[in-house]
Amino acid sequence: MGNPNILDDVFEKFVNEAKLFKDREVLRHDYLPDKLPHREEQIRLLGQSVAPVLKGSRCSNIFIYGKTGTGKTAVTKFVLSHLESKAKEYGAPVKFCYVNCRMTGSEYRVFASLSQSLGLSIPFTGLSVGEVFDRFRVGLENTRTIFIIILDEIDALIKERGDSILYELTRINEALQKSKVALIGISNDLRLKEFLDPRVLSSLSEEELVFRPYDAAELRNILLERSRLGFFEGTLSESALSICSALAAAEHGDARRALDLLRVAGEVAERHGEAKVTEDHVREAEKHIEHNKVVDALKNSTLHSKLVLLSVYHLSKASSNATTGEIYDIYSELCGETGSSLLTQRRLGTLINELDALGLLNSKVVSMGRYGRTKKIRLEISRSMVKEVFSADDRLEKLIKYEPKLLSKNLRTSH
DNA sequence: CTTCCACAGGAACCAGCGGACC
DNA sequence: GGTCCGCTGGTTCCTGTGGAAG
Repeated sequence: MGNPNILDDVFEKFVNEAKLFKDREVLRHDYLPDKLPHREEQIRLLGQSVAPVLKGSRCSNIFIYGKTGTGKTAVTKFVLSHLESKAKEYGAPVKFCYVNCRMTGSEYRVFASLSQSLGLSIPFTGLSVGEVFDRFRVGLENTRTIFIIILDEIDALIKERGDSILYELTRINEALQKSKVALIGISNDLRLKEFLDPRVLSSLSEEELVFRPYDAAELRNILLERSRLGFFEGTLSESALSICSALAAAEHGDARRALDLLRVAGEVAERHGEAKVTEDHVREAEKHIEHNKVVDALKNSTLHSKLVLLSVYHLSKASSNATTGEIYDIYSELCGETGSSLLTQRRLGTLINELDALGLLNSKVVSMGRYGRTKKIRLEISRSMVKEVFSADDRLEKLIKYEPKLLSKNLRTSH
């Protein structure tokens, strides 16, 4: 089993044959390069908005919109890190705090991490939100700075918890004398405005910045720029580069996806021990990424979510679309098979929405007139992928082969 | 035009948990 | 040690609704 020679071999091979990557880190989407192609305009605008803090006055609140992978986070971090060094130079009292709302997840935790960035220690639970907010306000007042708060992926928080945090934060300046707060909100969802209280909206979007998706040519430039840093010369074929940008451009111009694709393609080529990354490696990388997405998503989901996915899988044999009711029937049967207690249909609805958000299912509400109103649900990933992933789990593999009894009976629901 | 299906999805609530405060 | 708190993951009850059928 534990023969060290095998490993020696693997490592040896890796070190000797890893002639593709100059610097793998550069190709990660969270890497911050010192040049952001095709975003000069946004950098300039954001820079202008934020510049007043160098003279000690509060800058406007700024709202940034744009889809995933359009460079919002990168531009913001880029501008602020430059601002930070300038501020040091001029001795301007400025502090930043970057909070990713999706990771942070709740009002309490947002205030907690804001407080922590001021050096306050806040227990991770146990206090009331109001108490944390008060401590934050007092702590901030004592620091005597302009505090710039960046709330990334703010839409995630607002849709779940409402806009009360924003309301508090936009009003906090009224209670402060020695310090000031400026907000930068970053949203992936352009419709976020609709969810906001008009008072919050007006104070939050004193300035607005919109990030358009990259087109294929721009993505290509970005990839080219990065690949110069990340790959050795001549190890990346033209066609590989083009197909990466084309694939990502087709998916709403997502630079993040393009970079992931390129990096994984490089890893695939490396594993095959090849000297050049080709188009085929990109194709394989695409599959690889999807597979990982599914495995990751399922790893963190409950038994019931998995059963729901399996139900859709079984139903997809009969037709590509399933309805909530059908899924609930099959799901109930699978629950009986595993001997687990079943959840309500209400709950199932939210589980379906969660799987939709993860990109494993695709659901759409449709009306069928006299025959009611329901969600049409189909698999977003290939059936073979589901089969592959579930077969790896010995507790669930028998369910993939299981033939639901209701399935044959349900032929009557044809239109 | 009305009816009526098969749900969607909001609101209120609950239990169990880990934890702070006094 | 009692009280308060937030979060998770559920339940129950409820009102709302697009559009084909009648």
